[in-house]
Amino acid sequence: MPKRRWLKRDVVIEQAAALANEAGSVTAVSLATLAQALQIRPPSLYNHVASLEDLHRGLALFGLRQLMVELRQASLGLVGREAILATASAYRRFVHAQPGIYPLTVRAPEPEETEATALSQELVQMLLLMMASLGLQGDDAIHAIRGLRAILHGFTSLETAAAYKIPLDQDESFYRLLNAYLDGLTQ
Amino acid sequence: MPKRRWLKRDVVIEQAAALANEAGSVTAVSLATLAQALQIRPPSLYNHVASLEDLHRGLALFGLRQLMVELRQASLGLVGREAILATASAYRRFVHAQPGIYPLTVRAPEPEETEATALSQELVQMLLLMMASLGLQGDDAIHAIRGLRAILHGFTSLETAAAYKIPLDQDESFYRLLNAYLDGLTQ
DNA sequence: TTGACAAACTAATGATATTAGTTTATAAAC
DNA sequence: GTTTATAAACTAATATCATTAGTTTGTCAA
Repeated sequence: MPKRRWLKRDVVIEQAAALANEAGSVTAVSLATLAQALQIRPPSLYNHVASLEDLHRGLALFGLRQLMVELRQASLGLVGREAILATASAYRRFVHAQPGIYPLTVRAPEPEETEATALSQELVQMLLLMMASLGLQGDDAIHAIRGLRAILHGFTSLETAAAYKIPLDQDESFYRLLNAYLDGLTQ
Repeated sequence: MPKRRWLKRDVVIEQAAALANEAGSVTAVSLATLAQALQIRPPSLYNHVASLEDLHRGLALFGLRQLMVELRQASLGLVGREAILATASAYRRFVHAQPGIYPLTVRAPEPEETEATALSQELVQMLLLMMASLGLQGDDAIHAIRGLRAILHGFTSLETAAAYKIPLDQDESFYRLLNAYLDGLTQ
């Protein structure tokens, strides 16, 4: 019964993310279940996170980091519509792979969450560049980005909520939606 | 200290909806706060709802009913793009007016929730009709509906989550998104 | 070897949903 | 009008939750 000392915030958050993704929702991870998975007692978690809310903040950052890794990789070397479609696919893949923590990445970070804020800004910059390569600038580009994010978040959320019940290929629906929007934007 | 007997399930759910919408989230309504608002003790609520989950089911149906009232009214007598734009505006207005219960209306109802299922189907039928008046039928229409719902849910959710931080008119973003999509669909 | 501290622990608190068992107001039947 | 059945309130109690306070102990650096 040793008092292990190897536990780091990162390990705690990683484990929490694993539990959340297995269950498909953050609500499934309580301090009790998380502590059990880490083989410690619930109060000991407070050595690594300040509160349940702080754990969620940590999960959001953890998710945002991974999301951006995937999006950067997906868009590497691509421009215009090709870049946007590849990024959109990667976004959707991320939501499917990490259904538990994805919703946390959506909430706007507080100003003091500097890394999360930076990642959010990077995402906007990345999309702005793609819109520019489609010929959109200034306010047009901002409106276009808002629309794209609405599409990505909306489609993947409804998918996850099992709201599309008709047996018709969802990949196809996704690409049609994106292409229709991009056609409409650029015509 | 009378044992009042006027309390009905509808009243309980109405009060719960009011609390949820005031706070902007269902998570704000516990059986304790709800009981307090109704001036009864928490266990007494079990005379009207089977559980917290059942209360949420009730709230979802309550919301879905109102949403459909608004959408029917908004689209009355309109066809094609005009009908879709009016319906979309009404949808967005509903989300703004009822931020607490809107998210519950998104989850797909279980088959035994007959009225909720019927309302869901009515929504699909309504949108199918509009798509038909745009010239879309069959699978094309289904894909188009999925896209539209993704847009409506995605845009309003991101708005509510305060994810659009740049000071640029959100009405404008919404209409540009819809029009771009509809342009892309019908070209 | 020692001493400081991070990280674990136990114990306790207040909020939560929920169940069991009890009382009582009210509406219908007599 | 009195009786009675029951819906709807109640009290009491339980298990689980996040959280705080105070205590112990392993480990690393001096």
